[in-house]
Amino acid sequence: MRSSQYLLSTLKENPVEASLASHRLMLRAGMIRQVASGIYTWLPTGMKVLAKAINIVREEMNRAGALEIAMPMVQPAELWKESGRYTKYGPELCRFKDRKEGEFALGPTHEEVVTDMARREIKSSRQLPLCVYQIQNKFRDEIRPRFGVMRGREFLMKDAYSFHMDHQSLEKTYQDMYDAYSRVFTRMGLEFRPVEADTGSIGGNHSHEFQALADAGEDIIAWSDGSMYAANIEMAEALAPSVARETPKEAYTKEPTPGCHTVDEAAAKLGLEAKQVLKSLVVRGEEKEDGTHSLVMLCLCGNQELNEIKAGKIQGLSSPLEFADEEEIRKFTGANPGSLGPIGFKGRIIIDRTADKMSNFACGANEDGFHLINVNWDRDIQDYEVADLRNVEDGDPSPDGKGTLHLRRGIEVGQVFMLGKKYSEAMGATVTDEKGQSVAMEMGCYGIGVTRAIAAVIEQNHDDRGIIWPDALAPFQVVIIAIKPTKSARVHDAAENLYKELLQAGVDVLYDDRDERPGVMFADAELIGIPHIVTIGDKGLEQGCIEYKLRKTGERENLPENEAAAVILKKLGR
RNA sequence: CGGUGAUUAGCGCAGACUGGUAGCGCAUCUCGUUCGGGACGAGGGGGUCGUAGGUUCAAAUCCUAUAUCACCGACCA
Repeated sequence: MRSSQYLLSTLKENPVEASLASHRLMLRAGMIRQVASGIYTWLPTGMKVLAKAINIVREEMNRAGALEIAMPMVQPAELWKESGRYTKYGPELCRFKDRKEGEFALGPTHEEVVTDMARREIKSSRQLPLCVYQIQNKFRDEIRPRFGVMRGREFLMKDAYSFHMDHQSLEKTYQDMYDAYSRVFTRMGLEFRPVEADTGSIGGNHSHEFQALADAGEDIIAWSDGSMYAANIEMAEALAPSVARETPKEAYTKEPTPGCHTVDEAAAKLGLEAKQVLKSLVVRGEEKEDGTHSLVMLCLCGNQELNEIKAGKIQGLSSPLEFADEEEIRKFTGANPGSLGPIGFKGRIIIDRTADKMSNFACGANEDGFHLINVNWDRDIQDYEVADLRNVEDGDPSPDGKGTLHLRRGIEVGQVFMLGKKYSEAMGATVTDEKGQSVAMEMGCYGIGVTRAIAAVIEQNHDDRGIIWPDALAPFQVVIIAIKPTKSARVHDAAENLYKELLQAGVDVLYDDRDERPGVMFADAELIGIPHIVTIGDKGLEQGCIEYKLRKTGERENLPENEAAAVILKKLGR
């Protein structure tokens, strides 16, 4: 491709709304342009990268034995009502009516449509297992799209679905997909970790996320330095500390703590550390017939954080977990949030494993402006349950007993689920087994956020000059920069010759033939992130040389003019 | 959905308080000089000032409504 016939669309200045490096660079490099909130056009440079990413995904899915299909983006509401998700999915599902008042939705995911397909097409257990996939735009009406394509509303996703006679077969395909995902992200040049994950609103019972490591990530993952253990912090189990409680001191007493609403304020007033103060949170339990909720108190060590995912899974608690509002709390306890505690709380009390080891601690008195000190479990509070309620922290022991946990931020670029029979049962996707019985199929589903993965690659591979693409995703493998070819026939001829040679060899090469000053061309080449930069100018040609520079390291090399094409091909691994 | 802020040329911004012929930098076009890391000079083109009402002799500017966007939070495969 010649630059003069291409749409480079690079920006010299930083777009003001883009705070994240990948977002900023995708705009500056002329990859994407925003059309509406969370909705983007992909310009030629972006599209070339996207096409290469799609190709990697497609090759690895095909290699893993999945079959490519295409399902509609517009889906009848009927199917969503069948699975029960039409009401459950919430406003993220974009609903609309056609001219005949028929109800439809834009597909945010395709479990319903694929299960409908399966129940029509799969008639015999001999057709199983079956794994199908598609690469298609999804639409989710996110509350707050941000960071460019990292969290867009319309985005490209590879979604795969598998169908099985039994759980054992599902496990095999799950592992095949897991392995395929590892190959995909490795080929994309991502530094990533597969981690144990929550299943969220997709449902199911076993799941891994593939997290690209990046400080800009929205997720936090916990990993062990002594084993392969890694999990999303939503899932990572916090073990009970192995210390014993201290013996209780004198009976508890009430202390005034006026104006103290947070653990830190109360601790400071009482002359204690935050970890000696109990954090008491009131959440909603089950909904009662009159629409109100029973209230449950969750107690944590004052310096630790509640994990809402874990709490939401406890029997009898609202799921997803809802906090009680201030009015409910006042009505039930007689005090405002900030002065709550387990003593005198007339409801279910669940305490965290670490809080269970506290002794002679302080907690709210259920009376505004007062805390209690020297409180002890069992002696002062008898009726409580112990559960894992908190987020793990850096330095916690690994749940598998090997090593210590550390925290890192990650970008979720893929997730694999074992769905079980959730959709097949709801929608009657059954096959006949060898005993002649009709049984619902086991299902798995597997997603890759293709556009998000590209943003993650940039997040991991850039410097202050621009993007540094791995060869596999680069919009062009090589760029030829000719220094003033209009002034030097020798430069012009050398550049044209090399361009033609590389084209003939099938290399994806950009020949910057614009009549620009060299600095402009160097800056664009580095901003766009082309891995191999070739400069042809009189200065080099006088020595019979063509100059080569590797974008990633900045390492330079002079190539003899007549061997240049061959050396470059070798660098590309040909 | 709450909080904050923004909307003036393709991009980044000034002008608004104090109403009176719409400006700057970058980009773009033309000409010239330059020419190995985002050149310089001269000249040109491009904007119903988000939209709709209102006040006024006169509105980018004041008032009202509304839309869109961004950031923070809550939310979320």
